[in-house]
Amino acid sequence: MRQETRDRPRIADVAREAGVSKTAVSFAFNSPERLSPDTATRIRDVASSLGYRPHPVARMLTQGRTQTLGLLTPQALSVVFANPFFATFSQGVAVVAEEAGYALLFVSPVQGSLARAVNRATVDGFVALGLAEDHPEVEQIRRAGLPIVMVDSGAAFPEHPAVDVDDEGGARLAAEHLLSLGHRDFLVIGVEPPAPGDQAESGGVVGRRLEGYREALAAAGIDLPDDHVVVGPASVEGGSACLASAWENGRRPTAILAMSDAMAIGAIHAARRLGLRVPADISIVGFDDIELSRHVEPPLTTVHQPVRRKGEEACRLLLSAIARDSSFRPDHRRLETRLIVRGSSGPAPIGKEVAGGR
Amino acid sequence: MRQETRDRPRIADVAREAGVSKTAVSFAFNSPERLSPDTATRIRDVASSLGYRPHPVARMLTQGRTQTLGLLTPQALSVVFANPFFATFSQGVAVVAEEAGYALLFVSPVQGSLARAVNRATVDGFVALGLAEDHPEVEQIRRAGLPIVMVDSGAAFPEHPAVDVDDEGGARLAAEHLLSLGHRDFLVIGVEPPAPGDQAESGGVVGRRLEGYREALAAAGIDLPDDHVVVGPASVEGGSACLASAWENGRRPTAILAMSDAMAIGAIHAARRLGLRVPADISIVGFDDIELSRHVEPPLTTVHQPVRRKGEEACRLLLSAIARDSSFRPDHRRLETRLIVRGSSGPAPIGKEVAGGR
DNA sequence: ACGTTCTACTAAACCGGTTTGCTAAACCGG
DNA sequence: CCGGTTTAGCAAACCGGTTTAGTAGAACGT
Repeated sequence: MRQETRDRPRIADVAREAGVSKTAVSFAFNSPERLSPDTATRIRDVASSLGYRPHPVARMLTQGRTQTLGLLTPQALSVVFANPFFATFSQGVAVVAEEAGYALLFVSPVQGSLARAVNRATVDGFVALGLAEDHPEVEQIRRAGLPIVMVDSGAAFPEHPAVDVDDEGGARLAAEHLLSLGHRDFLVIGVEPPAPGDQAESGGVVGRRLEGYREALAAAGIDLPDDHVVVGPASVEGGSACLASAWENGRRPTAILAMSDAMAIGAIHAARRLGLRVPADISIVGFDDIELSRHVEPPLTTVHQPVRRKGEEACRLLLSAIARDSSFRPDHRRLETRLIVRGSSGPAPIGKEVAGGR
Repeated sequence: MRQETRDRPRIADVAREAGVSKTAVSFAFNSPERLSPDTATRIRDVASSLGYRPHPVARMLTQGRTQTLGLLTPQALSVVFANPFFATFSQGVAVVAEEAGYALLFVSPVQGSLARAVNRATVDGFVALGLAEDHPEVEQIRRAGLPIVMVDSGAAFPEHPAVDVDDEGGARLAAEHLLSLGHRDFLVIGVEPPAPGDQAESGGVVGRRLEGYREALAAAGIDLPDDHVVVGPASVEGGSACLASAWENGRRPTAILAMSDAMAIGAIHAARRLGLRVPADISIVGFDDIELSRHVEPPLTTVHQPVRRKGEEACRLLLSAIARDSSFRPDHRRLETRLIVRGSSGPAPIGKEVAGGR
């Protein structure tokens, strides 16, 4: 209140100084054609000599729109920005938003409350990333009359536009790839929720990928017992720890299905420390296809998902929901995944398993 | 205006429904102690049954603060989010902002105009990244009475709080390291401004690093002719291209000083394609120490800068500038850099240069 | 010369809240 | 039972703009 208003000139100051009404000043900025050319310029001159600029908040209030899009994440920004996946997604959203003249506000829990953050947020609509199931915030946003696009939320919220990725299919591709290389003994490395009880967020994605793995293995007559699935934090270190602890518990897989590239890379490191060659002794397949994966040694075989396009599509959906003021048919979009074979996967070692698949 | 207001209940609706004044409703939310306990709860009940939430913009207007911090970048968000450096920096800013209950707004040029974006931005202050020299926006912000913290702007803007990093010193360390390994023939790979004419932004950083390289080399009696400095886009591909083209032009350095890790990694790839072993035939040192550098083969020797802490410090400075409403002594902070020796640097190949340095 | 249209501008209402200043009733001590 | 304090709540002003509904005067047509 203070810093802001202390010296900042108001529209009334400009009006007085220029000897016109507030209305005239407003016109000079917003619809100059309603003023005589020289009055308009004179007003603008006075304004700029006073250092006046229309107060953006006041403007928002009267115009009823903020020209800002909210990017909603159930996790704290500290964890969100640690995730390269997120940066790429944001990039997609940002490109489209920017082009349409919208600014981007990151909305994450304020003092633990996502609801409070949503209430504070001055935006024209939300893109919600990884908000699963019946998060009450979604209903809250709907009641506020703001459009919201769900990303990676599975089939939840049919009444809102949504963008998803074929996680299940991607997982199936990864598993089938390893099966076709003759692998029969698998370890799945999964992403554990950042905070306990928070399973909602990534829960959907993790569940869908696991489902995909299971399906493909089942089709080959392979069962995946629970102790062949380990979880840890979605980081390089987390991936290392997962493989290391599984190894200690006596697991001796020839192939690893990791639900995140970071974890897969961690697993490569751990394997090396265990004296295993990748892929000669053990094959590792990741998920997401982050930039890093192309550059590690060996380059990571992984399931590519169009992360950036996901952001772009979500933003486009949101913009069109904002444009049509009536709620129109909610558009659900599902993007494809595909397998990228690089160097971290190879034939199952002979002697442990015969190279059999197909 | 429409979607927003159509069905959304206003404070007056709640007041009418509850049979009280607007004031009472406002009190029920903001200073319940001024109401009798049962009136307060009754009002809140009515409010929530109507699905009322105070309009955040109206609230901003009366309170004069937005509880939002702006992160100002002269580049488009699409290029900004492509940069891992930026994600880490944002993380630092976000952690501190979040803890203080502030949201984060990304402010980048709207239709090419940073000034317009700044005007639109409803924030309590700005952290400006890489805004060099006398960008007119800075003056504009100052006149609006908003605090701004400059990051990576060198000595420009002494009247504003600022956070910098010892780029020059870091560059010197990198060069000295290679000198001590006996290298005498250098190639510097620099970052070229994303858009021509935009040199302002990274210009400062690039200049300071180059200065550091030059100083260290000069101290060893080595001159760095202009054709031993090549520039390209700050990406892996850019780095590859730089080395490749320098090689074509007949340069045969034994050591490469790259101003960004991404470019250094690109240079490693290019070197390999040229049939050179790293570091046996050629040593490569990067700058920034991004996550990726630890994981490439060979692991990259680089100059570490505390990127995340940079973000944290900047945000803290901004918060304290917002808190004290009077402009107080602008705090300038300079963070240290340090050399991280990994596998991409080694003794100069014998025969080309004797291992000489000390 | 007179009614009509246009031009250039204004006063007041409005957006949706918060805050100030005030009042009526309840409470309280003597 | 009475003056003074406290409590609970209200009306109106305000934040800083935009927009609506007019109005005075000039230009225009006949």
